[in-house]
Amino acid sequence: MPKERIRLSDVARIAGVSVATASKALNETGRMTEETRQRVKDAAAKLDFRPNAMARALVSNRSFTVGLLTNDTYGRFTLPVMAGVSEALIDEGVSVFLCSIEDDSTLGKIHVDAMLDKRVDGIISTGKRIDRRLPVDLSNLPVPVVYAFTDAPPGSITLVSDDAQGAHEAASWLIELGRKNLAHVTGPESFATVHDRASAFRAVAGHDAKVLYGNWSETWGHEAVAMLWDEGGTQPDGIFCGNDQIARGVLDALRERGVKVPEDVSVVGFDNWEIMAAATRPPLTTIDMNLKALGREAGRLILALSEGKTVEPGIRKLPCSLVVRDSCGGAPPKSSPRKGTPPHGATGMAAGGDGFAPAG
Amino acid sequence: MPKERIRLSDVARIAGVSVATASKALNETGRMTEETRQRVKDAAAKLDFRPNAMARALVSNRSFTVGLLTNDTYGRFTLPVMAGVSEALIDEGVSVFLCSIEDDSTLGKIHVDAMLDKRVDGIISTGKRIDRRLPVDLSNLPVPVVYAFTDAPPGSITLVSDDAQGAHEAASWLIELGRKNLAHVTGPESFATVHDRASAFRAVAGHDAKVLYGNWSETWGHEAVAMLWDEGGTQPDGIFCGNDQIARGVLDALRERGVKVPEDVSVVGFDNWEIMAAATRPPLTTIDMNLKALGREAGRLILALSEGKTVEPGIRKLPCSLVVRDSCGGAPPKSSPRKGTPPHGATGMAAGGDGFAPAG
DNA sequence: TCGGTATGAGAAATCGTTTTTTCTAATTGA
DNA sequence: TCAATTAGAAAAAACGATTTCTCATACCGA
Repeated sequence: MPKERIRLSDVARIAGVSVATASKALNETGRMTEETRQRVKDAAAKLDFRPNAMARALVSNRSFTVGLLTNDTYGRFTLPVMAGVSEALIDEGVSVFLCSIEDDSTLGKIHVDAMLDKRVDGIISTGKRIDRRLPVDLSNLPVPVVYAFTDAPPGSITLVSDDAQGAHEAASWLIELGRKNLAHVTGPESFATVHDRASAFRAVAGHDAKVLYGNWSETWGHEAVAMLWDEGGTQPDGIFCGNDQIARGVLDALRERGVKVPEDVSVVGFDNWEIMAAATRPPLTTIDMNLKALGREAGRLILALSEGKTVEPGIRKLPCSLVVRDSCGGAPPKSSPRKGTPPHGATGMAAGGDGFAPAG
Repeated sequence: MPKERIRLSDVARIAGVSVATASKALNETGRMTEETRQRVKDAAAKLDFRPNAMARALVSNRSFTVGLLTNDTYGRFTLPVMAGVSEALIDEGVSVFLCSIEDDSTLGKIHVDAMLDKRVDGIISTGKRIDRRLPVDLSNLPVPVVYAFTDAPPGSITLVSDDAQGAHEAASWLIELGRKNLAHVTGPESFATVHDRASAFRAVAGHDAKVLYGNWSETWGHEAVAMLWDEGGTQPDGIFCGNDQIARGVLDALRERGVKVPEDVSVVGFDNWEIMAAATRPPLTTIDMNLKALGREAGRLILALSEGKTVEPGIRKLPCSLVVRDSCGGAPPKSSPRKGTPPHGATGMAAGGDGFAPAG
């Protein structure tokens, strides 16, 4: 089972050259006859030679390895980011260590030290909450660090989703569909994103539009509907929810009281959490934060940094996009919104190019 | 920022010894005065020396790195397994490469090759379905392989959850609570686990107990209730569902038709998918597959194998455990079932020791 | 024909450890 | 007292690549 591994010296011997020449031949460096180069390549191919990354790392001082640090144990947010990172790096031969540290700073230090020992070329820090930091200090590390979907110290390189823009999309969509009376049912005020979204929502829906703060649960969605419908005042015909779970609660509550969706009321969610958004009745139109694209960009950045390129520090905001299902009615216009499923797979960048706008 | 890394030679110089001696001092090998050893340790501590894992790996032929391969991109099953693996290995200084390959065999080969290049000490293969294999050939690899929560070729080392035992737990629990008339609403017959669970269920509930096959969705849970209630025949007073989503559909449907849970009917789910099980009304009593424990065991096994120990091939089944919430009524007895939340954190092993029973 | 310059390829140094071998001095035994 | 051990530590080899030096040989112009 454990078959002998082929070394470069084996290739060299078969090709009848020195290891030095063999190395140069395979790396397209050095000078030699094209015939010699080809002979080495043939030998390497025949033997199925693959260079020992340890040896290569030792001399080149690059391990072709990066670490992804997260406290999002059950991975709603981390996994799409991870998928993007991995996708951006695998073609360069870079592999990703995933380290889940919960919220344990001791564990965090252990994992960071382990990564450093393994001479990762860079570390990407990510989390489950955009306005909180991991309980580890990543400043003054001997490797570059990129923060993705998490809060970061000033002067660092950060990627986040553009919550305000996402909220803008959602509210505008409701308006476009002819809804006049919008409400926003969202999470706790202690979340920074909750404020960002609420402001963006009000900028579109009107400054006296109702915003209800609660927690992130379905139950809260239920309660919010009860408040909106039973407490008098004009009832909304469009509801923008802070996440898909709340939206689900809202939809269930509306159905229970016989309010028709999307005929009477349109509902938009946030997160495009496939498993939730597709299971609601009707399927939920929602905002996708394009976390996979965010991960891809994080991968590209850490790669550039590890190659010694310099990257402008600051916060880069990645646009969210609207995913249209059935909870709003209306058909997607030809422009921005995407129809139906594509959750994390598509590029989902609204603007051309890489779609990032440096900011704050 | 990129501070100079300390080498062993620095430590040696400070301690006034040769690198050979320094190495031996830190590794508790070789012969020397205790005073010398201590002097080296002090120097290492003072300089905060951490050995270069690449160099170490090169000479020792162990990278202290393992790969986790999965096709479960959005990680319901993989993440708990990963958490367990990581937990079992971090104390040994072993880090984990996570490679998500979707169902793309080309991508799979690329990732496996990348891991092999990096000289991983072993590979753990896992997936989203216990009776399917990843689209990559892991036989004849130069490193050990452990299969966890996935199908595997004959003669390999495999860890799976004991679905039959889990189903047995669920059905027995319903019987213990005095339910007489059980039904099982589960997934497609094409899943091997569906059969295993159905058989175990019937062994407890009676061989003519109703089993309804469908898909894994909430919608199917709704439909199944309609079938059970509207098609005549005696209505069940206990329903065991194939997963938590189905259970959720069942609970919603029962509530909609005014059937009281748990007063009139008890419902048990499967998976203990926290986010789902806790959001149902009432919160769902369900079966936990103890995937984190499974991951831990996979980690231990791959570690043993990478240290050259031999491990008996075969399928090892890990017991599931009942997590009691409110959807069945009744109080948990003092023995096996766990009350309330602890989803993946607790050890969850029913039997003592490592709780594994080698099997077929 | 001779000095100077490409050219192709091998020799050797290097990366930072671990491990084996060698060396020196001290201790032991007869 | 002198060889034989032995303890302690240094020197050197190894791991498997990359990269820098070095060295023939061929080619060029004068």
